[in-house]
Amino acid sequence: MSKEFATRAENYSEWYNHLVQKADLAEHSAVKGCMVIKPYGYSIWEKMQQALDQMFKDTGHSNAYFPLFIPKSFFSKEASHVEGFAKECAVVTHYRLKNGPDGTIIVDEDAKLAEELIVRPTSETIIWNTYKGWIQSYRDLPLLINQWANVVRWEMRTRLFLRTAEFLWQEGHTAHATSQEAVEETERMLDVYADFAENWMALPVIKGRKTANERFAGALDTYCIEAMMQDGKALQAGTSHFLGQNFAKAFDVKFTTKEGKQEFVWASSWGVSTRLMGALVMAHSDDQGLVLPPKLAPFQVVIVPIYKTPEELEKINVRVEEMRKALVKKGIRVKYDNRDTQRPGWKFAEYEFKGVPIRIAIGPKDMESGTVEVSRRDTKEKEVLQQVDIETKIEHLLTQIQDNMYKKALTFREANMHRVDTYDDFKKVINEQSGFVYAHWDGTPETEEKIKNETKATIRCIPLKQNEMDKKPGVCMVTGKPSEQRVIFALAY
RNA sequence: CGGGGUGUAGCGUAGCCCGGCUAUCGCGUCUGGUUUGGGACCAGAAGGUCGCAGGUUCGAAUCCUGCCACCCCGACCA
Repeated sequence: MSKEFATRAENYSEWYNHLVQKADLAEHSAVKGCMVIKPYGYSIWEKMQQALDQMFKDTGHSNAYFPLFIPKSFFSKEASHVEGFAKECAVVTHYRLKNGPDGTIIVDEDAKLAEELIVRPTSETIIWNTYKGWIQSYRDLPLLINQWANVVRWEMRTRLFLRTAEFLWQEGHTAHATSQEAVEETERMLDVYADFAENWMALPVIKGRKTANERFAGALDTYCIEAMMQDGKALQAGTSHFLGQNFAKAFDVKFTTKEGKQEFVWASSWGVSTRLMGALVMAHSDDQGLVLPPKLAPFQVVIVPIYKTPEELEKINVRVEEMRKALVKKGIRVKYDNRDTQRPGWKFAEYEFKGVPIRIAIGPKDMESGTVEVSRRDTKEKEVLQQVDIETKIEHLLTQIQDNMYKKALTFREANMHRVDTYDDFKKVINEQSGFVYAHWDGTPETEEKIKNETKATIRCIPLKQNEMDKKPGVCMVTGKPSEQRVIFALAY
């Protein structure tokens, strides 16, 4: 299976593409730019959804669902919003087909829509149009809604999970009485995303604010979490926007305050998408295939029997069933693969490729000695353990693997962060080493643009938290003008 | 959307420049048997609109035109 497989060093993007397809995460569909998410990949996404959904509920949000189609007129109500998305919108213009003269099916020109519909690239407009009817008083606030949905952005160049014409995501849309509350919500959800990335995906992230150039269309302020992939490039893993009163004004959403005054409400929106799947792959996987963090692995443990005769298998089946029950009781997701159609070595390779965190092998020798062979995917280490109380040891090991994957990714990121003070050094580091570069910048879009044009590197974020050294004021590496703090530059996905 | 590349069985490919018998090989699949502690072996079999549509030709996987998809590089973006 992994025979014609490119290594990361040989060709990183080829490695990624093959991995995604051969590990059964996703494949290209018959529709250009759109992917099919396969059952194994989808079950990882479901794990992500479950964890995130619970976190949203725990912070007071409720799920709802809004239409896939947005009237064109809604879209144009917020000027910068429409400007940001106009170039990548799919538009529905007709509602009927008919038989053409040569027997083919054609669009019925008589069935033109009175108002064209945009397939949502994001739902701010339809949601704020709806919120107008839901919000009258300060008693209706805050309004904390999330929706799980698909969206369409007509991308020129697509890559499985990282950028497809249609993708799955969640989008939170909240309404508040005060600016401060809306900002707090924006920051709270950024924290939720960072928590999820670090504790579930084992992916260290840097929280920060976007520059004006990189800001969401229609937002006053965009926050993000940025992660480093194994090729040193940055991937935005989640965003959270403070929308101010922009959408409230565009859709005339006012509320009556305690004092009886009419005021526009304040808003936030925030989202993560199936792009996280790409981040998961590119952050942890190796040249032997996927490496999944235990908390998101569809199954955390696979048990493979080794036997010669049906009698031996029968005995192993009985022993494994006890073990499986004990593991399940601990909440561990277990797969017992006693198919007779594949040999053990084949199964070992297969599950390694699919990133299953722990493999347990059990054969006649183990049956005699009361042991099992336990192998972990992240380090490839094998050890022989006693069967007694195996569930506790596995539980412990899963925690260790989760922890180790995070630390490994963190160590990698630390090793690929650079601090530079001159533009020459900057160019050199971006070209030769990649990674994140901390540098001083004068705060102007013009300088950022110049750096982008000359080096392809963009400002990924202005970090929220920094050590003393990076927080110190300095001078811009390009213009020599004053800079308050260092910002993070990188090549990005 | 611009530049470059690729497209032959489920996967990976030979053949294409220089048109010519039944389109090559490996993996996988199926059948039978032997096997089973790291991707087993032997024997047999099935599987093809050569990306699609036109054209040139006695004859096209091969030459020409158009289109489609994917990959890489740009512009754009989560």
